[in-house]
Amino acid sequence: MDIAHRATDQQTTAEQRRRELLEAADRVVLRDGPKASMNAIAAEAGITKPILYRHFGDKGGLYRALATRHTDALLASLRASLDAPADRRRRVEATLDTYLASIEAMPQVYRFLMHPAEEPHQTEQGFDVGRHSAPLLRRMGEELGQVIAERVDLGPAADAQARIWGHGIVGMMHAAGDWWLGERPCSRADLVKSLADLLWGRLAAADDLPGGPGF
Amino acid sequence: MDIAHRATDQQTTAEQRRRELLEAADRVVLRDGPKASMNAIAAEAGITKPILYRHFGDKGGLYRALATRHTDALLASLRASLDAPADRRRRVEATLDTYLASIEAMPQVYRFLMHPAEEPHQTEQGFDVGRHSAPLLRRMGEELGQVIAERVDLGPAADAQARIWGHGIVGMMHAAGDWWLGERPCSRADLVKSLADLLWGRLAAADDLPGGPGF
DNA sequence: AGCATGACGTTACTTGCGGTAACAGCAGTC
DNA sequence: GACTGCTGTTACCGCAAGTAACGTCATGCT
Repeated sequence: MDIAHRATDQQTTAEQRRRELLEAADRVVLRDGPKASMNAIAAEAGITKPILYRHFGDKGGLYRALATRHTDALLASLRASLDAPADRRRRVEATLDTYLASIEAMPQVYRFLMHPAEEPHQTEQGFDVGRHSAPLLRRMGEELGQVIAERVDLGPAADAQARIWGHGIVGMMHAAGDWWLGERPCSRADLVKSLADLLWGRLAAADDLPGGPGF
Repeated sequence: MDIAHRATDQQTTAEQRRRELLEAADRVVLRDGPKASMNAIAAEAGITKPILYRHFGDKGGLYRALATRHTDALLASLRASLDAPADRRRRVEATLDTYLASIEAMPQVYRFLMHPAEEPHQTEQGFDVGRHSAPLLRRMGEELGQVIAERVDLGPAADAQARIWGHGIVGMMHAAGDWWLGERPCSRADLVKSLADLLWGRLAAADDLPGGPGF
């Protein structure tokens, strides 16, 4: 066998093994939650711990690999909604609905993505400040900010504005979705409409109620 | 000594001891981050582990007590901004600024509040879905929703709408603030103004840029 | 006085997890 | 046949959460 062929063979088998391990890890994490142990994952994959560590370095590496897979999948479906041919309001509603439908359909995946394995990652004085959100939120915020910057005319300082709005809107969607998922106070469609209304300035347009200063 | 007096004495000394322990825990958590060990906290307080466990049950109990203190303090200052005598836009900006100034001034406290100690808390199928946000976010969302419901005229279904908006606005503030704290892409005042603009419907009002469908 | 209660405090232990040697089998290569 | 490099194992270390068992000292009851 040619040395190049051998190298690629090894690489492909290694990648395939990695995929198998990731799928096993997925099953365990979705069953046991974020506190799934490396032993349990190894057992599910039919092997023992050191092999996991050879493939992923440490627990953070495994969890990052898992999270990346799911995050990519979710972002892809969000991009599809964001690129649908319709007016802005409809696209915003479609994107919100896609996100909410996803977390509703796979709450365990959602939980896992929002609870990243926090590596020590010490810097300077004790630990790093900032960077507390899940990577999924950051990526969604950045991508939405880019989309806004590309498509919406915001005048001067448009880029900064667009990024702020991207992260802000994503945070709004996330927090409202999280609360909704826990309490289910209304239908998904109601939630989508209310959030879109919020972005459409209905808060600013509403009148005060009598008795005291309005919010 | 009367038995009643004795009981109250014991109670007050116990409460005082508890406060001392909480202050020691605060110092350690703010120094070492959320991964502070019970041993370290006990050492800082000049005692040993079992006493901590007698007072707080488990690590989650200690962390919950700590978080409640800080959350109460932050909520109090937010309420002050929310109740200031000014028009709605100014109050919104003041509240955003108060929040951002707080997390900017005490990022370690902020980090701790957003990374609650996740108890096992197993329910039904493996683990509970929903409830992934920090309690601070939930409380802020609920309180803001209540304020909106009390003061803004939203017509029918106002209560549901107000709660959705409360959680959504809090999430927007949180995500944008978290990103801003990590990257510092602009001044605090700029961020406040951009977020208020977002809530005031400037996204809906903006024109499309040429070339492709607008967001 | 003598004794019981109960909080404060300790040392020493168990359990479980992340992570790491150190070693064994089994291709294919020179 | 020795060498390399992968797969896999067992057995261990370090460390943190949480607990058991014990000692001590002030207080109140009899």
